[in-house]
Amino acid sequence: MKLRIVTWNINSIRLRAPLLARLAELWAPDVLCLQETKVEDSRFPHALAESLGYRHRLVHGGKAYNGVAILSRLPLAECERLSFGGLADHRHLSCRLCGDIELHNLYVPAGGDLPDPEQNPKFRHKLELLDTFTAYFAAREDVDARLLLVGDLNIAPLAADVWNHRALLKVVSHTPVEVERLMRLMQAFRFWDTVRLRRPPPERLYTWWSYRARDWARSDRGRRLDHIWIAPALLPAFKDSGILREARGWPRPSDHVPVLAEFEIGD
DNA sequence: ATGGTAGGTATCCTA
Repeated sequence: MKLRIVTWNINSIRLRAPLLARLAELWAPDVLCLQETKVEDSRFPHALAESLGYRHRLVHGGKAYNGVAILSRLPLAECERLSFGGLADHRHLSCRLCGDIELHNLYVPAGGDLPDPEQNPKFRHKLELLDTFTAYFAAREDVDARLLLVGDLNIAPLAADVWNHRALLKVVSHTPVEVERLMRLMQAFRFWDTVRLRRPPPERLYTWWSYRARDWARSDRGRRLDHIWIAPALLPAFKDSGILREARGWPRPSDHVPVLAEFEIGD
């Protein structure tokens, strides 16, 4: 069977309900991982998700900030809401699907403006959460596990992941210290970056464009902050990936666009 | 070099 998985920082699921429907129709993901749902669990729009065919849901949100969710057409098992000592509060979900596929949906803190962990607690939090995940995956001995790590990681690792590499070296999201931390996380389980498997550098690819640009498409000053990573064991099943750039031009858009990966899963 | 917009919430925080 084909498995289509999408990650999207939706920036308020309640405000973006019509766009969620549009995405469901256009890309028909089997599993939809959302970040920045910005809604308490008790007020999550379950009826909307149900109406789009997502009968299986795992939600973890709080008032106003952060919040993650997994909407699925397939049953989810071993659902967990890990907090890692408060570092990942309302920022992480994991579950198992299609038998042995283990999915992690992660929302890494943006990290504030100043790229200095001593002076900026938000940046420190960002680095600490990345290190916590690195330790978590590095400690695992089941190196053949079929892991998927998706989400808004709030870091653009490659020079081709930002509109101007040199200009962004001092801008949080593309500083060498963050990129190095992200690479360490990637190496902890030998993850592969699915989007770059299909479209390697130097092609420029972005998944986020600031709301502050006068014309996001014309200036095209984007960054690739949203990722779908797979463990080596999932590499043979990987078929395709993509970025739904046009979603940035939808009415009242999120500043992030959906990212897709498709797999052929044996029965 | 600067400031620009958006969402949720409550008069400001985060992104």
